[in-house]
Amino acid sequence: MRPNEEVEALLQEYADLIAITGGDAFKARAYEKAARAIGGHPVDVSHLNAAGLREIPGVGKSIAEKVIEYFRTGNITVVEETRARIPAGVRQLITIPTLGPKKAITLYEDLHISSVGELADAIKAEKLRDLRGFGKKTEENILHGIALMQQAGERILLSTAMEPAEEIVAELSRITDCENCAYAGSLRRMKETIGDIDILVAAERSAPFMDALTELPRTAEVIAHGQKKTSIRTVKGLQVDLRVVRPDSWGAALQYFTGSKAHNIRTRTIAVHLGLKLSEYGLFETEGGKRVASCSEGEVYARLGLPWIPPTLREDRGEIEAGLRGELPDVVTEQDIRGDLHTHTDLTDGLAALEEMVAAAAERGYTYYAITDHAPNLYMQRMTDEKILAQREHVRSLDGRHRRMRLLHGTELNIGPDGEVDWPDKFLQEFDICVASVHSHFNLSREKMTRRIVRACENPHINVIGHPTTRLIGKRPGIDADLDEVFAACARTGTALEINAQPERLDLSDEDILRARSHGAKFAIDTDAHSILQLAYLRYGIGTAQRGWLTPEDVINTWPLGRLRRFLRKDRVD
DNA sequence: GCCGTTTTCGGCCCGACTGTTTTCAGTCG
Repeated sequence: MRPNEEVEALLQEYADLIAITGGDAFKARAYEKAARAIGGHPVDVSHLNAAGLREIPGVGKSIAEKVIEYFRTGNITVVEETRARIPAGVRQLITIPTLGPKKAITLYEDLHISSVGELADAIKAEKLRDLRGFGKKTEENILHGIALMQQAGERILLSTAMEPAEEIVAELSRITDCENCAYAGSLRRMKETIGDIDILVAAERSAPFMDALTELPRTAEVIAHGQKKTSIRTVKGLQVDLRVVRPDSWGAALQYFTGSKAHNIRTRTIAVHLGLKLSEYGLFETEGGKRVASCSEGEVYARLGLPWIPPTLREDRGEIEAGLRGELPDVVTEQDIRGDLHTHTDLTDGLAALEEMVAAAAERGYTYYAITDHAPNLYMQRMTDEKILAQREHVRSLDGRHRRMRLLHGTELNIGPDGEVDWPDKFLQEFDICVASVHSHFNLSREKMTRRIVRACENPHINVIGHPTTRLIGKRPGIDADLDEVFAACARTGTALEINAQPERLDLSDEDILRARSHGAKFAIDTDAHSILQLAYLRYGIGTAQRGWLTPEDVINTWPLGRLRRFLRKDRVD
């Protein structure tokens, strides 16, 4: 974990604890704000002194001192003291949707509940009914929230697994005689949630790698330590399985451990029909056991009569058949993306200033970049006509500063319950691009919700439907709408569907993308970045798009600017 | 706790929705 993220987690924890203990709400918010700012700060805060820290917005004397204390001693005294008063399980309670700090402290003080499990038991024993502020509906909501969390199960977000996985791969790759090292499993397939991390090494001797894994600083517990497989649990509770194979088995092993299980069943069945046997050690002739392929994945697939299949497609969703016919899609890659079409600045809830975001975008080599801050109806962002017009002037003045990159000025509109948006047509037509998203009224009837989004599509100024289902993975299900009708409306009206790359959204999801694509809809893979670092979330959007079988042709922000601009005009004749 | 200044205090993102309550507290975006 980056030092910045360690501090972010610690300050956020302290903010939660302040809220739970009934401390000053503004103080809690100050810590939250500082946590976010430090987490999104591009400079490593462990290298900063007090003056440097205080240049970060939201960080003052007190928080700067705490950060310094953390890097000097490994912890922050006041946080430790507060932890001693409030068990970690109580803080866990506020991760349940609809349950906040006030209810959590009531549960702890009145019923001594300090874990999600105890809470579920107490509800079943009807112990909550007597508490002030709790009722039948509260019980139902909490149980529903717990169920949602458990549905995501022990699985964690893709991004949460990616970081330790890449670090471990880098660490093991440094060991002498490491011929190859990669993560496999659902992580390599870029599934939206990950159960555990599978790491594969190709080397003649396994012991140095097995030992290295058990000795990593992030290793908290060794679950198994053997010749072929070692499993550990990280300090964050994440299980990592390491397998070391001989270099000549690399391809077969990587194929095997990447999965999915359903995909592997298909490849093994094909092997059987060819008189072959496929295992993690190689592809062998059934008669006599001669090895016919194993060094690379490509070799293994080729011997099965298949092209190499991108890991993101390996779900047995037709990739085998397509491969056999030679019709695998040429899936979109990060290099195909010419620009980000949904990003924020500190004019609303972003962390970085316009110039900083633009410079970071140019650094990524984009040829265009859209700034789309929130519109007025998201009241807490306090957008006004004056502010957005001033921003437009600023954007225009910056356009051209980075030679190869053009700037688009846009906004993220709010789709109201009837499909209306923040500004009238006359105002909207002056934007280069309008993203429109649902941010409220999540519980309309299916009919109303469908009509609402279809109406937004029919708005001649709305170009992209942002995070179309508004789901939050493990926290909130998507809205109830007839998605087929929505997707058809998008295709009909020339409105793109967003693939929002925020790791907790990944919205549309891979399966929704497959459905939308069959309607002929187009897509925009956007980061919705609220900081410079979040521009790098693009990779998760790309992975999801690949899992939805998208090619560059399907994705409007792979197109050259001229073609993109024609798309953004819809069929208007202003 | 931070910040800005109408510069050392007083405001801080504001409003809607929900469920419990009987006038409002808690949660969320």
